[in-house]
Amino acid sequence: MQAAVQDPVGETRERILDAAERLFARAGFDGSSMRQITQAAGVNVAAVNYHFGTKEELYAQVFVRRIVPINARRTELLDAAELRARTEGRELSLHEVFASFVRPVFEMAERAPSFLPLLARNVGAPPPFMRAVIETQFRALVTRYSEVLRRTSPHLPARTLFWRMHFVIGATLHCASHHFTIEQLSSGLCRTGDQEAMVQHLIDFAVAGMNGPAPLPGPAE
Amino acid sequence: MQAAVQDPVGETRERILDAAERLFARAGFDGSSMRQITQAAGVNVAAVNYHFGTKEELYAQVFVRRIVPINARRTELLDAAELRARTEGRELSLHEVFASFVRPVFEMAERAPSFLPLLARNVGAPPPFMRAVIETQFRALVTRYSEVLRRTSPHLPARTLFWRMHFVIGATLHCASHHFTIEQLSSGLCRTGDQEAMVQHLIDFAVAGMNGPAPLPGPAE
DNA sequence: GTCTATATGGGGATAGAC
DNA sequence: GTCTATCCCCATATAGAC
Repeated sequence: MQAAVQDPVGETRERILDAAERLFARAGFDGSSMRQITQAAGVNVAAVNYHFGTKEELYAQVFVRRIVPINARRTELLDAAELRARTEGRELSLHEVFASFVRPVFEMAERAPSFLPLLARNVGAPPPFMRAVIETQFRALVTRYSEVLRRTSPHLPARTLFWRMHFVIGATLHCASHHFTIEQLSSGLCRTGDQEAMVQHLIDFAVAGMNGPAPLPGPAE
Repeated sequence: MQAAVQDPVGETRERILDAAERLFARAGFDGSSMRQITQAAGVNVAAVNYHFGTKEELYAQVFVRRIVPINARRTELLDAAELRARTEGRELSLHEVFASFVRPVFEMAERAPSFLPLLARNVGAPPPFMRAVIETQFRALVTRYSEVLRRTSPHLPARTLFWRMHFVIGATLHCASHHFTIEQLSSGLCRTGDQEAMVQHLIDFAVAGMNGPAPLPGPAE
């Protein structure tokens, strides 16, 4: 089952999504015009409105197309790890938890490298119309992970646990965006292209950070 | 020494910077127009071009106005901590290092709350013309911190140390942006308005993460 | 489904009076 | 230093032919 050879690769709809993903990742929603997108996709301007209705809907679809399989994969890896732990009669390890959270993001990066900066953008500074989409895509996932973490780290108060989970998210997104600061300011020592090394470092850091001692109860607690 | 009462607060230039900071933080460079900014500032459109030349230059000045004192304060706190450690005949602690890095950001937030999302935007997804500005503002700081960390954490390879430093930066920025996900997805358990608690949690996490064991040397290392 | 042409509005920047 | 008026360009979206 192959696409016709003389056709530009892919259906119109997919070509628009691909081009939009690249441009939105580089320049954001407001910084990318429909004209740029359709030109990069090799389609007509009107095609976007035909297939997606509005520019906002296009942006949302670009995001959803990638985040749905990423979050599904996270759940899948977490399920598998829980099953494995139960079979071996032990508790789930933090390393497994964070591996299931971090890996799918960077697996996706190999197929769709420009999605990562877009993900960082959408969690760090989403256009207002995206908030509902983010909530929909992440609510169940966050609930699931916070329950799992309560079991792996029973010594931590719920609030501390939530904070640390957010710190891990922050660290992950910072890497995910391939940000030039990392390579530039580390003078080439950290190569964001070396995904496997980056993932290993990130998971180790997350485990160590989460395993830190519980905070002393302060006066305001 | 008081400002005249019937005058709108502050000089024109400062009023423009304040309004621009608020709008750029909320909607980014491309998402904020000069017309919106000047209207919010209560000044004429042409005033921006008179005082700043271009919109890009305005954006850069908004950023520089805040980041210069933040980074100066970081250096100041780090100097003070080094002096204290030397006087007491001990090594600088990781806690002191990260406190000097994190605190100034949140101190600034009390005077200029909308700067924080702007900072996150500028490190996570800066407009292209800002890269040179970022490089200028952070190069010396990163060098300084990486030297300090080499002394506090001599068991870590330089590369690991750099990665972990970037993870801390990522976690800090994620909090700094007050991102709605934190409050929303933690169902109100984490309140980003409670700066002191947030800072404490963040520093503890950073220390624990940095203190994690060195990675086993892999095949590709 | 795909195109051309266009409607309609907003953008940044500036000229030149005051 | 500050204003009004305006230049010129580009944006999204749609109408209607093919």
